[in-house]
Amino acid sequence: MPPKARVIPLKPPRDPAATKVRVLDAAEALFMEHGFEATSLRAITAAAEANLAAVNYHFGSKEELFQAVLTRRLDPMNQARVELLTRLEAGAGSRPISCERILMALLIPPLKLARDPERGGKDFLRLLGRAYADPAPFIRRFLSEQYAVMIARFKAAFARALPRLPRKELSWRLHFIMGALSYTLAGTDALKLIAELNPHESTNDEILLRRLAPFLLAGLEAPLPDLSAVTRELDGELGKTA
Amino acid sequence: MPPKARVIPLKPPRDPAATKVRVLDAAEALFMEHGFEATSLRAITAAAEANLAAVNYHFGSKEELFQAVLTRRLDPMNQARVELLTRLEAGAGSRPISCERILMALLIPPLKLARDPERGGKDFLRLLGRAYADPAPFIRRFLSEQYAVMIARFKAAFARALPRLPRKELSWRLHFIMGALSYTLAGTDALKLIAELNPHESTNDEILLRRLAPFLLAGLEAPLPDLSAVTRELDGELGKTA
DNA sequence: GTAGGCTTCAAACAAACGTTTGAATGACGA
DNA sequence: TCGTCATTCAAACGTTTGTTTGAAGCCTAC
Repeated sequence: MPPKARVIPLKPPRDPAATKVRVLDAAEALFMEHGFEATSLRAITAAAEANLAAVNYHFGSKEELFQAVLTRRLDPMNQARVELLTRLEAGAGSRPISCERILMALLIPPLKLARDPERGGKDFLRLLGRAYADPAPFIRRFLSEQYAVMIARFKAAFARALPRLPRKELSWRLHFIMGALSYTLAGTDALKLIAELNPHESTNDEILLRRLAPFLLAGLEAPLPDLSAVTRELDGELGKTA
Repeated sequence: MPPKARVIPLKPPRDPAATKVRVLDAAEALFMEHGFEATSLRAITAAAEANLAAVNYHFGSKEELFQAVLTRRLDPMNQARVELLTRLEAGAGSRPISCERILMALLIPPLKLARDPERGGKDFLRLLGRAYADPAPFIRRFLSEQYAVMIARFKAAFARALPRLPRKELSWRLHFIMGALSYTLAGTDALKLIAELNPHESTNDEILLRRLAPFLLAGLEAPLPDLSAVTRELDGELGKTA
């Protein structure tokens, strides 16, 4: 009898950084399900079948692990957005490209990410949408760094497509667009505020974005607000209410 | 120097439930700043100058405290929305009221809440926007109960104003509207994704909503998506990207 | 006054947290 | 074969968490 008291080892097949990926996957799933604060390193390492110390060894801290989880999918997604836009612009020559196409370049990469059957998928977008609203400074810093160049790029493109729209108005509308997008991706089946979104469709992000795109496009091209008129209406209602 | 070692007692002027309100106020501020999980009961009671046990005594648990914080402002706000809508409908007689007015009934109460100089104000809306994206089951249950009747009421009103819009499409668009609204109210100065929103305006939620309303209105009244056309466009881009 | 109710308080509870440590493990090159 | 390096591991670190406890305080009503 060979003295193999411990049965197991069985050749872990020479897989460098395997633990790191397993931890990353487990963390993504759990952060998505419970949020950052409510997810413990013990739960993550248990799900990843790794040692508790693995997180601090491979990533340094829980915060850095969270950033790694986000970066792994966010970075390629934003890069894809910019590349898509660049390709559209190149194809259009010197003519400005339509709002609709620019919007597509913004929406398609997250859509593709959502459809990715590989681990993550649309669940990751929920995590992302939640991160948008998180007050933790390290998350905010991280996200604004991640998005800065992409947003600037798209703002410039929209500005060319909508030359009559003041820059400040455009900034606001881009803000609203990112809001509706992230909220929609984050919420979906979570809050059943609007009941009759049937489950088949709500899982189908393709249809979702096909409904979102016209909505956002119309908002983007909306006429400038008649501030004085709105003011009157607003004050009227506010007065009546007060 | 008078021997005022402990300055305080000074007749706490017979104020029943004063502690409860102080705790509520402190909790609101701290939840807003750090989120639910990241805020400890010790921090709350310290800020409220109350005993640690006060929370469990007056509210039962941390979760129930959080719900109490939300209810205190959410309940009147949604009630105001419904009342405003009811008044508009009453004033219009049998004629349908315009989308714009319905939208105003939806947007004005949170605006008023944001302008309220009294404690809370717009900071509370940040807290609310964050709660929307929170995965904790007790928050989700609470919010959907809070919003159910109001949303149903507004959906019916919009359906009358937009008779040609399919109900399902309307549901989606209402979802997008709530998303853009909550995200905008939650984010504002938080994420500096869109940089050039000048500080004067970003503190002025009135102007914010005057920009948001036309955007949402246009989206709401957008033409129905030509699904087949969008499909082709989408698939084209997706193919090129893949 | 004195009983009885809410309310406050200091103290302690067990549990869970993120992080650190120092030794074991295993593979690879000298 | 040995030494070296990166990785894994069990165990413990010191905090901090939400909640509970039982006594003390205080006002009202009898």
